[in-house]
Amino acid sequence: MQPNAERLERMSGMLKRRGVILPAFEIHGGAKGLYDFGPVGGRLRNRVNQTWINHWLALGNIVELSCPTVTPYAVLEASGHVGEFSDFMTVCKGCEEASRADTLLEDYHPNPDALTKDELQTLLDASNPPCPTCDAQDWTEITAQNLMFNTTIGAGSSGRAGFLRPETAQGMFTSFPALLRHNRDRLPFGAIQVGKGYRNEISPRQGMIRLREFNMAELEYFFNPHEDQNHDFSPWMETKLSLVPDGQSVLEATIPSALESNIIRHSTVGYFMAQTYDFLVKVGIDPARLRFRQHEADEMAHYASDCWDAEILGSYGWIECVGIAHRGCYDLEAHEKATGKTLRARREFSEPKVVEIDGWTINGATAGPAFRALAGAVKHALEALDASASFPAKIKLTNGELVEVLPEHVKRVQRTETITGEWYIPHVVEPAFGIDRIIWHILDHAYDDESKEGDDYTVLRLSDHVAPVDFCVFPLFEKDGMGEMARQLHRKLCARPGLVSVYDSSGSIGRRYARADEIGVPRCLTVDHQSIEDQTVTVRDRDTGEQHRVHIDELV
RNA sequence: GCGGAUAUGGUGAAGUGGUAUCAUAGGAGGUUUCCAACCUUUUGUCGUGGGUUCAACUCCCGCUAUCCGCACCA
Repeated sequence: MQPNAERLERMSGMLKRRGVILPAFEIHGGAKGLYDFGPVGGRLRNRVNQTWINHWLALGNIVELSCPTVTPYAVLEASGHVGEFSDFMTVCKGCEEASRADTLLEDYHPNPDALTKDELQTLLDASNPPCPTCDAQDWTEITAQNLMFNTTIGAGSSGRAGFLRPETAQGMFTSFPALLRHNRDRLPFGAIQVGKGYRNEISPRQGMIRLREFNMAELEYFFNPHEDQNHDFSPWMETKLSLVPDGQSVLEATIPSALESNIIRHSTVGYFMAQTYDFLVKVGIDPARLRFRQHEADEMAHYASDCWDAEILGSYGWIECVGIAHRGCYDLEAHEKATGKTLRARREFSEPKVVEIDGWTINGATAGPAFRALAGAVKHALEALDASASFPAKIKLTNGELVEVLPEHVKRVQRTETITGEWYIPHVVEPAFGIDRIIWHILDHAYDDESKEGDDYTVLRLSDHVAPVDFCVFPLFEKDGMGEMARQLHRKLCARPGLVSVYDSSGSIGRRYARADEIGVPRCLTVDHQSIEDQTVTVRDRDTGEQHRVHIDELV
């Protein structure tokens, strides 16, 4: 543990010194749980994000969204976050002491913890309990406090309550009608979003691991639960992953075999586990320090029916960096209920269903005047009866009222309906990536300060996909035209979209290689005397130190 | 939120009731034909706010941040 802690200190120092990751707002004293990606880290973060986006767009049925971080209260109330993430507070106007509303109302309700904000407010207004501190009975309006950042959308009395989003997912669920239309009503499809999320953590810890503002990248994959997804697992037939099934010890298995033995319960979850494995390895996570752990039933989030975390082993132990959750129809159904809007897709049956309808309904001309306001409820009750019913009869309505229905109020209904399909709520599998945690582990796995025969020498062995700088350009000496030629080459490289080059002419050549290695530049280009003669430069590889000459036209 | 430790140039450290030392890094110049070489020169520091004192980086108190447990959270 001790050498590990020292390595962690050296690494954090380097990350700060070289502008990869720094405490935010440090000149003002800093702020807990908030970090800057500096001049090097900014590029790294961008490349991880872009690699992530490209990884999913390659599937062919994925679109990218960007939704607001400021989110109205109602959205997160519908999703369950207000209930799950918040405590409801009210402040005594007598002594300014804040109390939890559900605690105050324990004497007035069997389970106030389960109430919504509005229900608590109603109950608080009705019961008006005394303040436990000063016995006053005068409370402010209930506000939600806790893990989500509260904000007000708009000014003054016209402002609406809102939050900074705790996850990007809800915007993708609320955009479902637009997504479905874009995909011309055909499932499956996915939506991805990369962006910031916010959680007002009580106690952020462990550097980048628990942040108050963090980068997340989420994919919502919508599919028809009645249909086999037929995922192509052929690329992963031989790839063994470390799996930790619910409450059991670790085992090595391929995804297809784990699906076969029902350790992974759903093929779409398994498919995204495999894709997630590929992504993490692509950006430089060591497969030997990667495992997938299944959530036990009691730790499952409120929306999930099965969940696997990708955990990565680093300086802080095994840390969950990706959650792959089967959310079922939870979210779309929740937003449907809250809004009354339809968030469904249509599926046609392979054979139309022919349904014999044989029962009763009201005769509007007579039942309408007879039952007036109750006519709708009577119709509903009658249609639930089967064909054998006879009239007159006493019918119980849903509101408990008993009405007498006479033969002239009713009509027989006998017809045949052909039903060609139905509307259903799509199911969702959600791989959710904590980008900051992944970046931390990319750095952790890439950081090597024990090479070069025991001497302290630091190399960041980053994957080419995410290295923040592609090339360093060095003149061997800044004279005889070498400096000028190197500068020109540097500018040419920088002019290429997406390419980053750094020019460095100070110090010995060895020192400059060392500086480049420290931030993980994969290749250094050195202009020497021969370059002036024949327009070639040496290309030096970060990991092997090997050099070969290349004509500059091949580079740009 | 509770308990413990810590805070000195960019980084890593030393030190004292009388405004600070070293290494390394950075800039400029020189030297050098490819892996942190060398020479000259230069920049830059006591987390923050109070208190005690003639004088506080040093002693005391608060705050902020960092690290480690516990709790919380996914």
